[in-house]
Amino acid sequence: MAEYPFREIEKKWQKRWSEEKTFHVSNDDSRPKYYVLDMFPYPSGAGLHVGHPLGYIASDIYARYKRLKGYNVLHPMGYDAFGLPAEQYAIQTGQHPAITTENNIGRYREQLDNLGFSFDWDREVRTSDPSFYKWTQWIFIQLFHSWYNRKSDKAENISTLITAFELNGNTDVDAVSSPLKKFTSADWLKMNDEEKQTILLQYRLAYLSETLVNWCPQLGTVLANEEVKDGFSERGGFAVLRKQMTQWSLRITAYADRLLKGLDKIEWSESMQDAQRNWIGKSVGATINFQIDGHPDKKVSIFTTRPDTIFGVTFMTFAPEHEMVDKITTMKFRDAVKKYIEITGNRSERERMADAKRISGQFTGAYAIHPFTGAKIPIWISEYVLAGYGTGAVMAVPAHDSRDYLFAEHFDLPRIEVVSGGDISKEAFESYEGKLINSDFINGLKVKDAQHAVIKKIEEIGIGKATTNFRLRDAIFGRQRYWGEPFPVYYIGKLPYTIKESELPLLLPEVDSFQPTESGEPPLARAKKWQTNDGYPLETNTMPGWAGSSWYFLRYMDPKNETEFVSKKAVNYWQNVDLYIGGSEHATGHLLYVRFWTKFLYDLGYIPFDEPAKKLVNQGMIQGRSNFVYKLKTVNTFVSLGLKNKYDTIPSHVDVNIVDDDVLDIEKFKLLRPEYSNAEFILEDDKYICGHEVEKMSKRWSNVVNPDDVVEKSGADTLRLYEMFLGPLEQSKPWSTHGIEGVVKFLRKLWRLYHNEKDQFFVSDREPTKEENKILHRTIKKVSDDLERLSFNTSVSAFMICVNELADLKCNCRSILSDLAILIAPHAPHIAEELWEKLGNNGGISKASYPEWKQEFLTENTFEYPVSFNGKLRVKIEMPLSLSREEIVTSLLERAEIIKYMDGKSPKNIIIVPGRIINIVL
RNA sequence: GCCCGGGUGGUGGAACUGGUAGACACGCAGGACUUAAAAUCCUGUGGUCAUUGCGACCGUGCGGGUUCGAUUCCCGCCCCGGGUACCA
Repeated sequence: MAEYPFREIEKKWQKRWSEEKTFHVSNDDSRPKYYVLDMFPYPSGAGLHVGHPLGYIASDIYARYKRLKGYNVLHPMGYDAFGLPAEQYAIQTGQHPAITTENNIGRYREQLDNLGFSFDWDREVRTSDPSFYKWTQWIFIQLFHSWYNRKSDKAENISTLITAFELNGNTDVDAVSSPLKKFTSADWLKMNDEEKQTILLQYRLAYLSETLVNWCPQLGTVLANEEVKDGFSERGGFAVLRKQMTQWSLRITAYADRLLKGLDKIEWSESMQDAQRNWIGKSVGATINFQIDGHPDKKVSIFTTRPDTIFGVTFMTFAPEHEMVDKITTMKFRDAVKKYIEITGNRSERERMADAKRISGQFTGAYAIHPFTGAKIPIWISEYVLAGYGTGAVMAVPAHDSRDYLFAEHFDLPRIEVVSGGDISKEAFESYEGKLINSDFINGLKVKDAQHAVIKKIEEIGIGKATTNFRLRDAIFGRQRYWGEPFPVYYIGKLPYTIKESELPLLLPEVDSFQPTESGEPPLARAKKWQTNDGYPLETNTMPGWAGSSWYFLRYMDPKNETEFVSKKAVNYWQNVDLYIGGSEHATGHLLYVRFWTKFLYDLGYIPFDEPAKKLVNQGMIQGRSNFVYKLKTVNTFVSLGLKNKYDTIPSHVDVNIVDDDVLDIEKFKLLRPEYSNAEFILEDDKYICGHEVEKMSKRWSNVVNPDDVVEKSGADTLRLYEMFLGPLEQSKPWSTHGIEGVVKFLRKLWRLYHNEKDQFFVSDREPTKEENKILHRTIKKVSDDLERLSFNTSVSAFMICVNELADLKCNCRSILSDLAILIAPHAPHIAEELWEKLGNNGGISKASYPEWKQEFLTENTFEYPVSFNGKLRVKIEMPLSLSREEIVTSLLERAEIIKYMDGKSPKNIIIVPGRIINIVL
C-alpha cells in the first residue's frame, strides 16, 4: 500500500495558509482573546536545530487548540535581531551586520515555514528595524524623564520631583536614588541649570554613573551581571575584569520589592520564581552605627540580618574599597593595608572567584566602639566583604556566622557565644533555634524576639534602624558596540539630554569600520556628523541586547502603529500574555527586565497590567548526542569503539549525520575530508561502531541535527508529533530518532482509516456504533484535559490509542473520522487539513470547532474490580456499578475465588472505593 | 556550600486528588503474507522460580515510618542534572 503523500500535502497547505492569510488575526473581534507567545529567537548563522522548535511546536499546538475552542488567538513571531555574533562576524569580514542579520532571518523564516506554524506573519517584529527601535528609544526617553517615588510606590514624571524640590528641596522626598546630600528649596532655586541637571540625574530611572563594571576586553564592551558566568563572558567565553567606568544604568532596584511580590500572582514554575527570588535577594535586618575609637567625628554604618547577635561582635570587617579605610588606618599599618588593597584590586573576577576559599585580610590598626558594652573592636579589611552590598562593612560575629568563624580561626580572633544550642568550638551556630546568652538586656529571649528588641533599642537611642537590603543591582545598560539601538541622547558638556520625540528614530549611522576607534571610543564615534543639528555630540554607546526584548510582546499587538508604541485599544483588548513559552536560561535576564519595563509602563499609565505574562512554561533543552571516531596515533587508521582499548587512539567528533545508530557510514566518512579518503578501518562485526556522548547541540561538536532534514525524510507532522512524544515539555533530553518510526506508522494508520485498500478516499455515512462513540469521546476528553495542562506527550499517546482501536474496529464512519480530524489538527495540521478537505469541507479546518465530549458515551454500567487481600492484588471481579456497598460485600463473599483466598478466616475489614478498588483485610 | 528539578523495564516514557505500576512507543524474539525483500498484520516481552496447569515471590535509587493500601505522604541517606556563589 502506498504511504500517505506527506510531501505534497504539507507543501500544498503551507502554500495555501500563506496565500489565504489563514492565520491573520484582527484586533477587532468579539470573541474572547488568547495570547500565546514564544520567546523570539536571535537569528544566528547556524540556523535552527531540532531543539529550537520544541517550544514553538508546543505553543503552536496550544494556539491552534485555543482557536478551535473559539478564541481569537494572537500567536506572533519575530526576531531579536541586534546582537553580538552578527557584529563579531562584521569585524572579521567587514560585512555589515544588517546584511548578515537579514540573511540569517531569511534562513530562519524558511525553516519555520517548513514546520507549518500558525503565526500571523503580518505582525512580525525585528528589534533592529528602525520602526521598532524608534519605540525602544522612546521608552528610554520615558525612563530618563522618570523617577521612583517611594511614597506613591511608583514611577512618576520627573516634573513632580522638580515641583517637590521647588517647594521643600529634597528633605521631604522619599525616592530611590543614588546617594545624595540634603538641600532646601532655597538651595535648589539658587542652582544653575547644570547643577540642577546633575542632581536630577541621580534620580532618573535611566541614569549615568561612574561604577565598577564587568569589562570584557576581547568583546570590547561592558557586560551585565547575568551575562557573566564564572568570571567569563556568556557569549564567547572571554575573561571579564572589574573596571571603573561611566555608564548608563537602569534603576531596576527601585522595583525590587514589586518584582518580588508580583511573583505570587503569576503562574510561573516554582524554580523560575525561586531563581528570580534568589537573584533579587531580599534580606531583612538592621543598619547600626559604630563610633570609631579616637575619631569622635566618625562613625561607621554596618548592615546585619542578625542584630540579635550584637553582643557577639568581636571584630569588624570592611571591604578593601570602603571609603573610610584610608581615613582610619593607623600609621603602623599603612603599608600593609595599601599592599593588601593593591593586590586585591588588581585581580580579575576570575582569580577572585577561584580563590574564594582562601582566607585573606589585613588589620587596619583602628578600633570601633561597641555601642552597648563600650568594648574596643578591631577593624579589619577583607575581600570577603563586598563593597557593593549593604554598607560595605560588617560586624563580625564568629560564633554565629560561618564566614566570620573561618576568618576568626585563621587570624586567631576571639569568639563569644550569644545564642545557646550549638557547639562553637567546632563550628559557627547559625540556627535561629536557641535562646540569647551573654547578651545583657536580651538574655533569655528567642532569636526573633531579640532582633525586635535590639532594633527597638537602637532606634530609641538613634544609632541605627531596621533596614531591608536587596542583592539585585541596577542594570548596566550601555554597550560599547555598533549593532544595537543608538541612545536618543546628546551631551552638553558632561550632561546628557534626550532628543525630541519627534526626531525619533535616531538611526544607526554608517561607519567605516566596526572596531572601536584608536582612542578606544565605541564604533559610533567613527560616524560622520554624529551630533545634533545644533552640533552637540550624540551618545556613542548603544543599548544592550535585552532592550528590545523587554517590551516586544506589546508591539505584536499593534506592530504597524506609527504614532504610539501600542495603541490603547489594542493593549486593552489583548492585555498581557496568557501563555509564554521559552528557555529557563532567561530567568534572571530577559524575564526580569521584561517584568521591570512592564511595571514601569504600567506606572506611567500606558498599559493596563503590570506583569507581562500570566503563565510561563520553560521548555527543556534538546541536547546533542555526539559521535566519536578513534584514530590510531601513528597511522591513518580508525578503530571501532569495542576494540579501541587495544590501541593507542585519539578520539575526535564525527558528524552525526553520517552515523546511523552509532554505526558509521564509511563511504560518506571517506568523502568528508581529503585525508580520510584512503583511511583504513578496523571493524567489529563488519561495522564501524562510534562512541557517543551527550553534549550541547552545537556546530562545534558536529552533532547538529537540522529539522529540515527530518522534515524531508519523514514530514513536518511527524516531526511535530515526535518532538512532543519524546517526553514532558519541560524536561531536557538528548536528541535521538529512535522512536520516530512509531510516529510515522501512526500517521500512516490514521491516513488508512480514511482510505480503502486501493488508497482511495472512502468513508461511510452510517451512524457510529456505541463502541466507536466511546472511543471518540474518551479521546476528546483525554486530549483536551492533556492540552489544558500542557501534557503534550500523553496527548500523542491518546491519539495512538484511539487510532489503534478504531483501526481494530475497521471504523470508517464519517462522523467519527470528521471529529477525529479536528482533534488532531493542532498537532498534525497538514494531514488534518487534507483529510478535512477530502471529507468535503470548505474553508479550512482551523475554522472548525472543537468537538465536545459527552458523558452519555462514557458512562459504564459495570466495573472490573481489582480485589486485593491485605493490599495484595489477587483477582478481578466484574460487578455492576449500581450495587450498594452491602450488595458488593454479599456478592463478594459468595464467590468461590474469594472464599479460596479467605483461607477460612473472616475479614476484619472490607474497603470499597466505588469504581476503583476493593481491599479485603484479613 | 545553598536553592530547585529528577532517579520507574533493554530504551523514551505513563500512572493527574494515596487506589489494578510499566499506558503509548522504540527495540528484541517468534509467526503470517511474499520467489525474496520492503511494507503490513498477529503473538510475546519487568525480574526470579515454576512451567503440565494453576501460579508463587520480588520489584518504582537506598534505609525507616504513616496507612486497609505508598512511584505518590513524612524522616534520614546516596546518586544525577540545572541554577547560584563570600549578599553579612
